[in-house]
Amino acid sequence: MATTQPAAVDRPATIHDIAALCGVAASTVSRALSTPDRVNIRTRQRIEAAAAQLHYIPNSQAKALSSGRTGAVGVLVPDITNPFYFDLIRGTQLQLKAAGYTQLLVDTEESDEVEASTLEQLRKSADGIIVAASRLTDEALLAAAAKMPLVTINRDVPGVPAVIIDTPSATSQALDHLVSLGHTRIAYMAGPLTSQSSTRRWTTLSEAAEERGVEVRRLGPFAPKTQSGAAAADAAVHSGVTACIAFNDLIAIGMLQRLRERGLRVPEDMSIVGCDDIFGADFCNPPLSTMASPIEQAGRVAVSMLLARLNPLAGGGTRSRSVMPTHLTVRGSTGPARQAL
Amino acid sequence: MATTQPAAVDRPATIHDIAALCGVAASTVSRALSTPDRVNIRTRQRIEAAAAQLHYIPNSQAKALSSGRTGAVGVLVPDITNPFYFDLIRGTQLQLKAAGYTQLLVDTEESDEVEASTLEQLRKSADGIIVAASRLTDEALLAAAAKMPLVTINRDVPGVPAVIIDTPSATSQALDHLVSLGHTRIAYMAGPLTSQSSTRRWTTLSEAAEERGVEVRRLGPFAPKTQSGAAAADAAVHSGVTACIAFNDLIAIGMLQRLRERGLRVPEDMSIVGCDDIFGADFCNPPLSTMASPIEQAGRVAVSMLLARLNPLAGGGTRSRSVMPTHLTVRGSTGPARQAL
DNA sequence: ACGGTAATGACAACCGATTGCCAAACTTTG
DNA sequence: CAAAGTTTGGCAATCGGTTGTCATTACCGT
Repeated sequence: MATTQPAAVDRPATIHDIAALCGVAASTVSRALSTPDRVNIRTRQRIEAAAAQLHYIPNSQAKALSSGRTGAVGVLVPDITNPFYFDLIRGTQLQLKAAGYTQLLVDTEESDEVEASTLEQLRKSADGIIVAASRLTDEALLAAAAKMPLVTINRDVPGVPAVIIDTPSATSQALDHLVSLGHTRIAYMAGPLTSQSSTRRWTTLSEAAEERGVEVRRLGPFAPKTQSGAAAADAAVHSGVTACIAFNDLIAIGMLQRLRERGLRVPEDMSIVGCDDIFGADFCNPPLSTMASPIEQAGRVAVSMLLARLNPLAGGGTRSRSVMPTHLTVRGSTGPARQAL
Repeated sequence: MATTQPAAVDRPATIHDIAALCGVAASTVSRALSTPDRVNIRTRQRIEAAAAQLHYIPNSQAKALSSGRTGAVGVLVPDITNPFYFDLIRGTQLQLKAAGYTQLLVDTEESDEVEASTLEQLRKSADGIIVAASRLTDEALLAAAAKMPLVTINRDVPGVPAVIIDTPSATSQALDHLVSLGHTRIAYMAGPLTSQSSTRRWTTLSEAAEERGVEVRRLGPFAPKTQSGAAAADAAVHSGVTACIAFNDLIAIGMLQRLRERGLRVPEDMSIVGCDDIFGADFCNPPLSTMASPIEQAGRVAVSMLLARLNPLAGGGTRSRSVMPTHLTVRGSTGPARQAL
């Protein structure tokens, strides 16, 4: 191969080019750019001028190799096409970019295996990881968190920093709302068995139901997709309930569609409550009553928590758990209970 | 700092560890793993066994630095929260993962500056780039494409490989549909001025309108968000048209909401056609007539085109332009024209 | 004016792989 | 059995930075 071409035209500039131009050593250039205080101000200015002139852009690969830090953070979501994650992703993206980090977004396809292998993969190519709605076991998450900085979203494992969206408390609100409308037979349309959110919500719900003396039965599990809504709707109708609390808005919206197909009216014949207040919840037909939360903010908070771990110097008590408030947003999909058959 | 710990417990294994364990040179390990043919089969098997035993995972940073290839592809979209891109992103992600590449997803925030700087940034950290709905000038895109492999989506610049979603032809279908319903005064609710899609669509539309002897006026521009739909709806009502073709579904859905607020009925008082058939178009109220296209497939094709350039060896004529078909999907938001005032 | 401390910048090792080159070992052939 | 050809695998340079070590210089107080 040809030797180093000093006059290479379009090759991106390196610190060596700058060093040659300024007549200093490459290490001096490195220091001038990363620890300006350790270099004479005049030298530094010459170097900065040369860097600008050569359009120098540091090679992140090389930087990562020698410093051990990649400047990237992995963000794992179970399903990119689920609108719930849009705002989350935007939140992480904005916060990461603001801090000079790159976001590596990966869709784990609702699979614990993909999630585990991605985690292993990212161990070297990212400084830290944010895992949303993990499908892994507590042990696996704990082990992963021991190997590298990791923050979960909507997954509470002792010892692993987490941002929790407090849907359980909103679930109680939803139940109260339905009870106040006269509903006494209510169904919870469960999400994936491996979803901790779904489990937590069901626990809260069944306890709350007992306190209030109403019947709540669990149906499902259903995949968190609109297509699953059809099966959910049929199951709900068959079970004889007058109101449903769905694991998330996708299922709820799917139910809305199916009920309409079957000629049932919402909310007259069946009330539906969703969860997440995703894109579409406000303009579906009827508009969906749902549990809303600051999702984008959850993403930002997760990033902040992670970065606090990566750069401990920047002070501030390192929170290891943050709970995002959730509230019920009532729209048109909930109404007074139909008279009992 | 401490010297290299030969007995470091939890440090990820390197090829040197493998080499030491097998009693060969590191380069042999490298060859055994990347060009197995160049190594004795027995040696290779020993190395593979050792690699498995040590849970060896190649360091992608180091690989990138020495080989010049990063194994990553940048995907730039103007707005992650726009559902249109969900399927696109999923398409690119799946195809990239299948080929062993990592996806670097970046939201350029509808800004040409962010887009340009991201492009420059990615020049070193990605092997190639896919740019969806670029806001850059033709010149800038051409220059970027000259520096590194790049494929655009929905942006036609001579000399730059592209995947084009053929909305113009669908626009004609939409116009025919509206004309057949008796509409003669129609509006096009334009998207961003820097969007080539919007411009192309308007050109096609105004020509088609002339052929058919109907009036189509251009309103806008409107930002591609549901919030802009309110302004769009008001403008449409004020202009006295009976039907609208919107730049995309977000605007169309926003219009639906606004018209409802103002007490106007769709489609009785106003017909609306959207574009993209995004998540939500089928369950809004009324369901939206829109121009649908295989978006996920567009993402896959873009990746295939890019990878064909990255690995020219894998044969196959390298297409530099691919057009995705689009068709009109009629739902409830279009109907017979209201009688002229 | 001199010893001492601080500031400065050059040298070189290093991060973990890839890869050109070459020598040793082995196989084939005359 | 030797010459020629083919594998095989080791050495060392390289990618583009970071960082520890150390020599040099400048500035300080006395």
